[in-house]
Amino acid sequence: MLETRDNADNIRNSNPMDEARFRMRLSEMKAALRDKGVVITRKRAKILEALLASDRHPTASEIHESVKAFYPGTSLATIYNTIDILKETGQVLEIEFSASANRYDGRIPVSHPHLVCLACEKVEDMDAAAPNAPLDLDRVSQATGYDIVRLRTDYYGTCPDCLREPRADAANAAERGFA
Amino acid sequence: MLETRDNADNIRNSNPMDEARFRMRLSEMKAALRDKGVVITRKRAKILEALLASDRHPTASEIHESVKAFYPGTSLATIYNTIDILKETGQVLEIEFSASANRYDGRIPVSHPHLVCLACEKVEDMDAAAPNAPLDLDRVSQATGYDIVRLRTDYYGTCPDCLREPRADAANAAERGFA
DNA sequence: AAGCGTATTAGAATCATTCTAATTCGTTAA
DNA sequence: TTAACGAATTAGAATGATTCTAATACGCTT
Repeated sequence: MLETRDNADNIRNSNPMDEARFRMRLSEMKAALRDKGVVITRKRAKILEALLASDRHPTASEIHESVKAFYPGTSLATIYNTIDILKETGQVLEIEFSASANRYDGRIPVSHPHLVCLACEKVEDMDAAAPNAPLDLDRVSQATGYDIVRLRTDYYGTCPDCLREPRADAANAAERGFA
Repeated sequence: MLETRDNADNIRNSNPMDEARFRMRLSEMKAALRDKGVVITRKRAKILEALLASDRHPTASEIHESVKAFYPGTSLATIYNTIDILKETGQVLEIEFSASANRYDGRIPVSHPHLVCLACEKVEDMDAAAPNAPLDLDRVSQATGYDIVRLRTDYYGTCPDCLREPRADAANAAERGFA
């Protein structure tokens, strides 16, 4: 019943994105924007890349920082504008937090479970292949009379890194009620 | 395969709280506060009652309004203070939103699924008996190496009422990206 | 090279929540 | 009954993410 370390690593943090997948998602996103009549400027392209570049589920201001490395004059408003368009086209998943900045998932823009560390605030994907099967949207729609369009399934706790070496900040973040 | 209307109502909005359960939860909450050395003032008692009185998962300012009906001078800070203590003692579940106010569940203060209407912003409990079985916390802890302490499972969509008679506000709220 | 519509900008505005410092309340002990 | 102390409460300021606004810049098309 006990899992090995390897096993655990296998289930969380599941998808190191290879070059091919990166390019494929990037084209998808661009296509979706173009279909909307939106022009893909250089800044917008960088925003899309920033969304795909790390598995960290970046915040708007983290994206802002990456883009500014290439185009220093870029404003935060542009990041938010572009994210809005991506949301409208279903090309990004917004993971909302009230006590800290929202995070964005451009790699897998549809409902899937996350692991949220209350100490270091990181958000990891949980492998969809893990035996976690919340009801699918159609079944819930039928059962409830709602028209369900998405699902949020997030597990909150302390990640293995923070369990091993708790930081000064860690307790702090948890106490502030981050979730 | 199609559900009847009654069936749907049965699954959502599951727990009209009777007098007995109300009083029991209220004592539980008070006991938890007292154990912490916190004194149950009249205002705090009203806050607890407001948390249990409706199945609407009230916001801090909705609670504020109810309490002010009895104690007009009450400040919002007091509501937040008391909610904080309740969170520390595990006596309330905070349902976070970034685009609107957080909502609080004092009736069932542990992880359970919700239905969130993107149009009218209501949050209903989904009957835990519905065949929705996300992994339990222990299993996820073992599988991931995290110390998982809570789970968020929320379904987002449009509720039957809003599907039937869409309001002026409704589209608006959805567009604002409420979630 | 002109004109037009979209993209972008800086900064102001918003809103929930938290913080701060002062005041009031409740309880206990004289 | 009162003094005194700590906890509860307060009004209002501060914070921080996000959204809005109105002006400017950019990139196409002709």
